[in-house]
Amino acid sequence: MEEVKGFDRRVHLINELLQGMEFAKQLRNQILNPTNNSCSSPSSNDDYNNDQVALNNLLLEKMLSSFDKTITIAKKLNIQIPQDPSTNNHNHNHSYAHFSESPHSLTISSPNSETSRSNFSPSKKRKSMMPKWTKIVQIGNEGVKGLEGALEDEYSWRKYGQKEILGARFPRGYYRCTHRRTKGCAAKKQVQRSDEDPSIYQIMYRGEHTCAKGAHLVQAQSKAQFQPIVPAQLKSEPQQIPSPNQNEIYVGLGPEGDLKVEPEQEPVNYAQIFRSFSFTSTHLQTDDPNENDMLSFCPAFGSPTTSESNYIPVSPYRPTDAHIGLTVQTSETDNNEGVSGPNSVTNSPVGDFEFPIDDLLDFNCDFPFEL
DNA sequence: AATATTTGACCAAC
DNA sequence: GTTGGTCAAATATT
Repeated sequence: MEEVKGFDRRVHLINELLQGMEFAKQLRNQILNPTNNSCSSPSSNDDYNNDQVALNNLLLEKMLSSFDKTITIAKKLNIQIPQDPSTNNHNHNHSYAHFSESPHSLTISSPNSETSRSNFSPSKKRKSMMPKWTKIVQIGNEGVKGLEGALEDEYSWRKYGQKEILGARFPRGYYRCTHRRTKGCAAKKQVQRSDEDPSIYQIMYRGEHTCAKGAHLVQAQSKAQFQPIVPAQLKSEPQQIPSPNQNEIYVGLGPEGDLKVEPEQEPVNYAQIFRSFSFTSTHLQTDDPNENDMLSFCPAFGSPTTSESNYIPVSPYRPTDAHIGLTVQTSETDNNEGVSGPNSVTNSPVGDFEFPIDDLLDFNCDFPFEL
């Protein structure tokens, strides 16, 4: 269950980064617009200044706390942290994150580091070099599309397996592109329903479609995509989940190396959704050895090219203001299908992936959270 | 008949 | 030995 833990930690890491960013934004607002946050007119200038300073200090403390937690999580993820982060000027020491062969071990190191390489072992049959991407879909209570609508995308998929996953209440469905035989399309996806919040589905994409996008048959596939997720005992109550209005988030390992969290439409309650996967943020703040059982999802991966038609129409490789961009792409060998589809991802070394950590931090600026 | 889904078995990776 | 991913025969659907 290492992968489960790893995914959970990454989600929590994102959470902490987002919190830190939010505190930073508050601090910025406080600095730029000090009077806005003053509850009432100060009785004196001294009191007013003291309040301002106290508030600023509080926000700073919160920021530091968030970043501290982030570092803690990063360490758990085997991310290599510079020995003394407080003295390390990352503006000059460009840091990189690696997803090394261990599918979910994110490593941050200097470009000269050989760490990620040294851990790389020749891929075996079931390891894939395909890009991985995960989409988190939350099924809401409104809308007219139906559950299958929430889970479908512009590609047609054929189910080829279903598996009970250890520690997960719901089985995992395995799909491959319908055009695998005719066009050699190697794209696959897995759909996993959340234990904690059954209205949340994690769709894990692997590999990119080499088939024509328009060739899909939406109707025939969409139902099947959902059904496998429903455990046998629930099939008798197909409306257990109300008609959906979905919220979707990408947590992905994308070709540009930025971890992407992509909301659909309105600001999604990221914290809530993340918690659905991470089982409250306190889990990772402790060193509780029993934390293994807190998540039932497998690692994040998926394909950026499989963004759904009901998504914000943005290039999956270029996060815009509409979504948080932090995607990390990983490459693994896949001899499995005998298909070496043209992968648009070419600039990553075999076995791991690098991206400037600075880019990772950039997404904060446009994060749609507003307190 | 063609295509899709289900599901137990198989197998590679730990 | 256990687990996750895939295969493939049986079955269901169109």
